[in-house]
Amino acid sequence: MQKLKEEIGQVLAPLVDLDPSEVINLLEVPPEPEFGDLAFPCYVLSKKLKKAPPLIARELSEKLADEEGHFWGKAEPRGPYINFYIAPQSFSQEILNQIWRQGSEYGHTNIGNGGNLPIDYSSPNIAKPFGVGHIRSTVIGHALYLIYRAIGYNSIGVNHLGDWGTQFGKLIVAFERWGDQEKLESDPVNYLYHLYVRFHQEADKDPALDDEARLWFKKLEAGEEEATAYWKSFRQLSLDNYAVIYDLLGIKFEHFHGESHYNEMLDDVIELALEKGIAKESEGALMVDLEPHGLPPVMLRKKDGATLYITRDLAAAIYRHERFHFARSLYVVGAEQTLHFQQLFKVLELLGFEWARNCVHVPFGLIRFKEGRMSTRAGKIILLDEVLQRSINLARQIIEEKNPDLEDKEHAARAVGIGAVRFGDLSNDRIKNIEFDWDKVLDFSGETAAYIQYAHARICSILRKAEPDYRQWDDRAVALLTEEEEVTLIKTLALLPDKIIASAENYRPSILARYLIDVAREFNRFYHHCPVLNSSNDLKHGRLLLIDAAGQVITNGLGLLGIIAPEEM
RNA sequence: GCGCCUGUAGCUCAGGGGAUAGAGCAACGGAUUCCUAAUCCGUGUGCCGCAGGUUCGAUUCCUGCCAGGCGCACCA
Repeated sequence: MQKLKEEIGQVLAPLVDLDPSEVINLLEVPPEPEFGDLAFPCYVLSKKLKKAPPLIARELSEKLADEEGHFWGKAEPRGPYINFYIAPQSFSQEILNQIWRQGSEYGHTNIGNGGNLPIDYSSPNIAKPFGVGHIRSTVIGHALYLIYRAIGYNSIGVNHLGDWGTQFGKLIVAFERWGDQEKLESDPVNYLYHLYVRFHQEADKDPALDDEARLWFKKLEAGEEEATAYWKSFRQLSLDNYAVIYDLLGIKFEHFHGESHYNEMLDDVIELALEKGIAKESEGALMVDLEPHGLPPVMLRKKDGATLYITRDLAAAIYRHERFHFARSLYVVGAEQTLHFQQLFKVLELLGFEWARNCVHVPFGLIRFKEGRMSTRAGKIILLDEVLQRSINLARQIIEEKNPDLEDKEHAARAVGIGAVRFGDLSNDRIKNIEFDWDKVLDFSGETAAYIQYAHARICSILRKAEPDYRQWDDRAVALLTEEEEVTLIKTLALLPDKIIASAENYRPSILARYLIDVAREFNRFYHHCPVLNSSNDLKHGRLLLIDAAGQVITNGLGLLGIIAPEEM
């Protein structure tokens, strides 16, 4: 498609007195297929030429009639537009051959040029169970990690574990008062969660507990022995639990540095802030006034001397820059922390770090219940583990029903079950809140991952039944693909590189997810209109090459969303 | 009170300065001697929250308002 644009730009530019790049920017995709594949709107020329746009379109089309293009067949005026139509055969040969040659690399580019790109994602708070609320950061972040790799960045997965802070004081208080070592060891995370919830219940009645918790955290920061022992134990038990979930999701992080990792750097950060004259004492605490920048003030150090979240985030940001010299640094964190990141980036800027502008907060909406928000403290959450297990179970059940002879049912059930949960989270614009609904989570029809996976399984099924000698490139066979469903499918396949780039630039995996629905839809239309194995030899060969390419696009695309496309399901 | 985000079909959501605003779900009707019917084909639905403004043209951009969500000094 890009080549077609360039071709049109070259030919049209001299006729309208614009740069080819300007022409390319003006080109748009028409709303209906019958209006061609690309259109040039003539409104912009009407002022300059003092003529009505439809007249300009007619005149230009006449001039273009003499021009020959490799990829465009004809140019016709329609109202105020010049509509360009692709030359299907050379276009199909170009696109399918490109997919054929590039295989699993199709769609990838090198825009990033190897630049480092740390992505802070998942980052659960220790002592809290992994609820569905955490899945958004995990799934969106991991998709961006993969997508940025595909456009040539060196993504670095950073799990900024919430393993420090006052919540540890709370947990210690709760464990000291009501804890049971045996229960802790038998089901650590749920038990810590139980203690955490109980703490907040009791603290509502007895605020002194909060003071006690702050005191314990202060001890922890001071390196006091008993507090440190508790912390180590709670932390490790939680990590072991997360490992199971990350394993199930197929996620690995390059860096597992929690907030605690930055403890030694906090003094330097505070010193730097004082040195730059941006921090000052206020009621015993250390503050940065952001009033001149239209933001509320931030606190770097509490009056009891303990540090806060933002202090550790400052240290972490500086650490990441020193270590990676990143091209960009991403934070995939909920939208409720937008203000925090505005403050964080502003303080970095005030500290004199020019790279602060390369730090990007990628926010996303909440997962809510119909009745209101989820709350760890109140114990109103749904565990990710349960969601995944139920989804996998349902997938297994459906496979049992529809494909009882399948060999590796477990592999397919996991791919479909986990894929459904992932896709549900990726397919909508990340900024919007999601209402949690079991019926929606456990629905594998319509615009879902299963729909795309199913198309892929059908492709694999046909390819398995085909003679293996289709596996050679044949320009002549591809030139026979002239049915409407074939051409539309090929045009759709051609869009993958653009979609990956758009997903990355907008930090929106949903663009890629939606596109893959289109690919599957166009394949299904083709499938119902054009027999593959029962076609005559050359046409069969061409169609096999076409569906092979479609399968490749689905595999590559779903892969970038962290979703597996099984060969059978 | 101030700030940020969201408002599109009955429901869930795409789209986004330009040609008649699209999908899925739900409802109804149809397709399987043929490559997996988790599929496909058909039928109906819209003051694109409201009011102004910019523009040749606004559902899209700007301002105000309304509704919902989320934040705003010792949590993360």
